[in-house]
Amino acid sequence: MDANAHINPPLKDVAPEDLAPEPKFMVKRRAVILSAASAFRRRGYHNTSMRDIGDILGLTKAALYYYVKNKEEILFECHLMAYDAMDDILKRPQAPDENGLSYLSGVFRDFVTLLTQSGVSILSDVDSLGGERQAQILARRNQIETAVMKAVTTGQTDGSIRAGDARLHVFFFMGALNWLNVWYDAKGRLKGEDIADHFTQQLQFGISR
Amino acid sequence: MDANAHINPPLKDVAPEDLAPEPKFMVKRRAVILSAASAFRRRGYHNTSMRDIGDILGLTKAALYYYVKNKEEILFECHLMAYDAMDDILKRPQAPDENGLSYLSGVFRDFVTLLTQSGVSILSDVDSLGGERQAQILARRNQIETAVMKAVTTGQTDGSIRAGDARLHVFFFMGALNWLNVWYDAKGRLKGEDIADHFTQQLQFGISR
DNA sequence: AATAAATTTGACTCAAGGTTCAATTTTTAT
DNA sequence: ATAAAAATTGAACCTTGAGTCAAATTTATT
Repeated sequence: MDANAHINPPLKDVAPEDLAPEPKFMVKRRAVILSAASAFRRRGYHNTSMRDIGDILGLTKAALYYYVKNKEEILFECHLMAYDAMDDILKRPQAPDENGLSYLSGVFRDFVTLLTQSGVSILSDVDSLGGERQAQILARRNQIETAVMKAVTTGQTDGSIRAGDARLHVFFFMGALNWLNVWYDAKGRLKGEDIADHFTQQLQFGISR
Repeated sequence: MDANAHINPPLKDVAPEDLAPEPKFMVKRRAVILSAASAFRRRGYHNTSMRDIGDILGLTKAALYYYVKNKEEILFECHLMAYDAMDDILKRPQAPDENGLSYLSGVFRDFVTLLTQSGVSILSDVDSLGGERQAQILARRNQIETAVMKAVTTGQTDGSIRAGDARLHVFFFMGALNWLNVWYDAKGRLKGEDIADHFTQQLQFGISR
């Protein structure tokens, strides 16, 4: 029923004056999710055990269950975290004179920066989620794809983007994003900023007219 | 030791005259691999049980072990199959007057066609392979990336491809390829041929100068 | 038809890893 | 200092799915 009951931090007594949202619990919970996200990205969901996740933070796997209902919930939250961040990026204010291509470039650049600078990663293993959660995540992903596609058609209307099937335009450069997620190593020689520059340029040349 | 001993079809007696390689066994073995590849691509390696794989061919999971040593070997062969096909494509003869961009476009188009028309799929789960096999697959992948990068630098030398970090050029459009593998549905409205056309064009615009 | 080889199966074993929980340690509040 | 709440743990439990194997069935051979 109330699948999210446990995310409420255990409060001794609901002191009405102290409305500052009790951070301790949530902060550590978020740390658990982020550690897991990083491990999932590198080794994959099923190749990462609860033990592995705990080890990163110096915890026993049993301790994780104080912050999280089960492993699947961690995966779910990883997905949510990524899509929340992407939603925020899509809210970028569009200058009235800005054309579709320019807006799209900015969004894409921010996507790349998100994946290289923050610990957030796009996970592709949506099949390991059970029915309800899986549906929710697929809906979110679809919503993002739709927003990006809309930006493309806008650009096609204002003449800044080449004609052609918008979905194919989008899938092409969104693929670059997902793949980036797989090979990018924060400690490697390629710096996030450079990748963002290069990718944004390649996106522009690829679809501008 | 001889990890591949079992792929030799059980021959009653090595009749020296009959050199036509006994197909029966190998044909069905290949069918097992391909069925698994398709399931792995859609649901992921760990979300696909031996039972699932057997079901596709109307077999019991126990029967699969007649054709294959273990599940990991299936994954390994899936990877090999994809990389073998990609190696073949890279062997494409290069007309003496053909520039780097043109060669690369042809290769890329064939890659797209491979993924949409044949049952072959690029699997990304290389972490589920044990040490030796994993190393082998990573080497193969690296070898292909190197070949594609070489094509890019050739194109940069002959003036057909924009300057810039060759690795970034490559990762961008190879991402499209890997992502294609995730979303493409043979029964969907997008036809493989159209995707190949569009993607090849987007590749060209993206990196030509 | 009889026999041998090839193929398939049902029933079982086994290990890995996710999950639970009562008990313990650490932190916070009085 | 003491008590209550929060955080963590070790040891068990349990489910899932990979892998084994002797026996049964199907296919090829003489």
